[in-house]
Amino acid sequence: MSQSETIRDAILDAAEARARAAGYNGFSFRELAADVGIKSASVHYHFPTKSDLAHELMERYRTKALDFLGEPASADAALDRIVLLFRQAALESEMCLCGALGVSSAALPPLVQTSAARFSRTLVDWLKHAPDAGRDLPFPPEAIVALLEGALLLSVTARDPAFFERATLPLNP
Amino acid sequence: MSQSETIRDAILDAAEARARAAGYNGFSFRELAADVGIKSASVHYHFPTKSDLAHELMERYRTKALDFLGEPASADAALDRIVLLFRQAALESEMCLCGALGVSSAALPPLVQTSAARFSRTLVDWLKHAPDAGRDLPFPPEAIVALLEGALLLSVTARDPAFFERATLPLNP
DNA sequence: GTCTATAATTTGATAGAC
DNA sequence: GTCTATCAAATTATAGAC
Repeated sequence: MSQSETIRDAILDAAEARARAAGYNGFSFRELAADVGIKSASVHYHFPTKSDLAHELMERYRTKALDFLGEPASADAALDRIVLLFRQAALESEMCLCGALGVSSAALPPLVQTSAARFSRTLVDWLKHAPDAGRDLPFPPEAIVALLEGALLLSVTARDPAFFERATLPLNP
Repeated sequence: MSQSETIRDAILDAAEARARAAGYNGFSFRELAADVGIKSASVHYHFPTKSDLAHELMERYRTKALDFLGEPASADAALDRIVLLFRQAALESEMCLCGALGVSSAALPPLVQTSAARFSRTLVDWLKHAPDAGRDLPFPPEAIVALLEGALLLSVTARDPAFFERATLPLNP
């Protein structure tokens, strides 16, 4: 936790790391509290319920992704950028939060279900609205996002970042 | 549970359904026991620990997949077959067990980590050894499996089976 | 805002009777 | 093989003092 960070942000940072590694049922208020250096009752002060926390976590993750992606000048640039977004995760063997939560969508609180689904839709829409996307993208936006998410999932499953590169070769023409 | 099924198989059936919906931390011995109609102590008789159960579950899932895939006569036939394997899951909004467990690989018992990784490697190898795979497959085997797994993951996340079809269009030339 | 204390429930796992 | 009974630990969440 950096000096100028609020406690809320520090809690979300800890939650993001743990949720990406272990999913919705894989982190607890006590663990987050210990990570941040407070007690679990204080975490509940900032986020009354676990679904509140996960929902806000997912929305923050979506905003951060859009900030990173920016406004691409071309379809090629957009493709490069979104590949980089997933490659960075693969290099650290960290799953995408959307996949980490969405994989158990059926077992999630409704609010979290919705925000996980919104993340993937946001990525597809962002690709779809890149300049000349319809003409210059090598595949439909849905296929590109699915390939990236699947390549990351399997590289995490195999604990082998190199798998990501082999699986995404078709995106480098 | 069908008449000729052993209790072991019935337990594994219940575990498969719950693990695919909610992941490794998303099912309990008590829930499986209730599904099958016995007590949790009896489940422990058949599977001493949870990692024993999940490991055997993952291995059975892999064997069933290989049985379904069979021995394809051509690369085209292999591609059709593996697409069908994932499409069936997508139509029921059921995640692949490998993805459901592997997504939290870092939090899994070592034995389960290994068997989840083995499943995805098995699919890639199966595609790789299809007749004339190197010449006739439209993409590298890693890319095909990643695209299928990612398309399924996002269709489950979005609770929209149609997403799977849009994302896998590049596999239907 | 953070704490102590605790409630109510669930979890994986074991002992021992039958 | 299945059961009852139980344990020790962990879970989400709340009440109320400071």
